[in-house]
Amino acid sequence: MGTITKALQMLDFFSRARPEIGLGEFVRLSGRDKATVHRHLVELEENGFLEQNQISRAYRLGPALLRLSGVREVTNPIRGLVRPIVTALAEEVGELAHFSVLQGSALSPVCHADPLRHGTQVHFDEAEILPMHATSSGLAVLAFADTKLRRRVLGRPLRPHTERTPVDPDEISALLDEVRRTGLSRLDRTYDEEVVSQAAPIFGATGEVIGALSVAMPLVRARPDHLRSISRPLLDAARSATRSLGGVNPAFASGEASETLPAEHSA
Amino acid sequence: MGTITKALQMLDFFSRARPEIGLGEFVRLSGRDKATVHRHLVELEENGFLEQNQISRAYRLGPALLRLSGVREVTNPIRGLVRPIVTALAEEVGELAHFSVLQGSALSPVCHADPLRHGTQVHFDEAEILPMHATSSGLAVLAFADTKLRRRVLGRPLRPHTERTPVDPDEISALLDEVRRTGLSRLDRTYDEEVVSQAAPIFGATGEVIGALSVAMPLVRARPDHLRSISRPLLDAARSATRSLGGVNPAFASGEASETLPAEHSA
DNA sequence: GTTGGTCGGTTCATTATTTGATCCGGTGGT
DNA sequence: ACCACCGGATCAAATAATGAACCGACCAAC
Repeated sequence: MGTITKALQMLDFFSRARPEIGLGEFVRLSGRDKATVHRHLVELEENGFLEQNQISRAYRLGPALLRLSGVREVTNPIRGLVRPIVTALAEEVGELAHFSVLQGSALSPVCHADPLRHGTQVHFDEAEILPMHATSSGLAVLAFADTKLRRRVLGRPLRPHTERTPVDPDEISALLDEVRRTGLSRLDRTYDEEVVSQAAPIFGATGEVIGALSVAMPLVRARPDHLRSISRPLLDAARSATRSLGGVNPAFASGEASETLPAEHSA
Repeated sequence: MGTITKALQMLDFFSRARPEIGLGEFVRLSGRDKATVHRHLVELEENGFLEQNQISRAYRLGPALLRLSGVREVTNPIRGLVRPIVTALAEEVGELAHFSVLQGSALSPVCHADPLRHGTQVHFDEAEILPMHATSSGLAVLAFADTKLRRRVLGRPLRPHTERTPVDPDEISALLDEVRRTGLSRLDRTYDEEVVSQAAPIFGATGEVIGALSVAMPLVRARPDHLRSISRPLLDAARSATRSLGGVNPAFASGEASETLPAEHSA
């Protein structure tokens, strides 16, 4: 692993629950030597990717991220375009919705919205990178990804996040066939013990899959009719998102298969 | 210079005007070897800081920046708090306003607003890192920074951006005294040939300076009375921003000096 | 169709940088 | 006074970065 990657991985330890991290904690989290970690942190800080709390000496994410994300949004405004769609979807179905984009062999959250209409909510942390095989968004993307990516993801041993996480490549391939047939992926407690979710793929300008739109809810609310009532708004929102981003749905979605909603198969 | 810094600097070549950059252009811009640059780009891409246009093979800023800036805004919502103040200030004075924060020995833009009320506008690119010595924001920060930072900035040879850019440390020190007296910095064509600007410092929780709020306008509109009419709203907005961010103005601003607006001294 | 320029990307021996055990001095809590 | 932890510095050993040369693909001109 290159030095650059090691340094950049330091940034992934931050989350809503962990907004500031000290040197010692970085060492514990990364398992690397203190001197190494310290040098990496200093270099990240010199470039504005981290900044130090002057009193506690702990590090937090730096201003360069704001600057660069601003540039990206100006030239390629994914978040700005998708956020209203995500918010509207969340309002319509009354559950947490989120949009994530493909990043390497995983998914990177872009935005989410929770209407907070119930006593229990799904915990969603935008800092967390989502695995492909254990999330409905991941399967929605994987189903329409090119074979190279699919092989790359399924070729490695897959980590079970819960007892129900699919880790057998053949089992996943079967799920992917289903997703391709219906245009929608549904998973039940495969990433979080208490969460059921469904997702639909989003496509780019050349018909390649670039991410997924997803709705997640606590297990206690996952009654079949409630799940079914969400599929149609989710698919509509996904098509709208693809259109907003200047993308085109590939052949499958031109009318036929996507009209047939999936039958229940677990939950 | 460490490998990490070299790689991260690749990201700084992006701007509104240059949203996608190919390998060859990176080589030209950075002056480094092609193989080296390519490896750095690949590693940045693997971590989501860049992504590649699948057809042109050019690189653009990646999704990880959205994810991380989102985390920063949730835990430390500078942009969200300051944006309304910047927008309101720009509306009130009818000119471009922007807020930038201290990053190392320079300033990193956080947000800007332009009411677009005139035929000519100041060009402002959020991707550009602003130098301390040539911008009104920079002098506003420098005037209230600790001596270590001041020495670091003034100790190096300073690049003249225009004929009028102050590059002599003694000359700058005199300007800083003026800024401390008035709580406001004013500069005339020191960064851009056609732009006049003024700025006020913003402070953090321990009274340390963290950034500056600034208003800039084209030279043709920089009449003394127009400039004067902007100073009061700018100072008010700056105080409001410091308060919103949970900061405290250090001694100077408690009433006396800041009430006296600066006399014209050039323009 | 051949040529010459450009593009992104790869190779591999040489070299320079990163690495980590260890030490240091300061600070805050007990 | 003590301990634990912090950020920071040192230096030989190990590892990773480097860059000249190379490759195939593409494009436009002749």
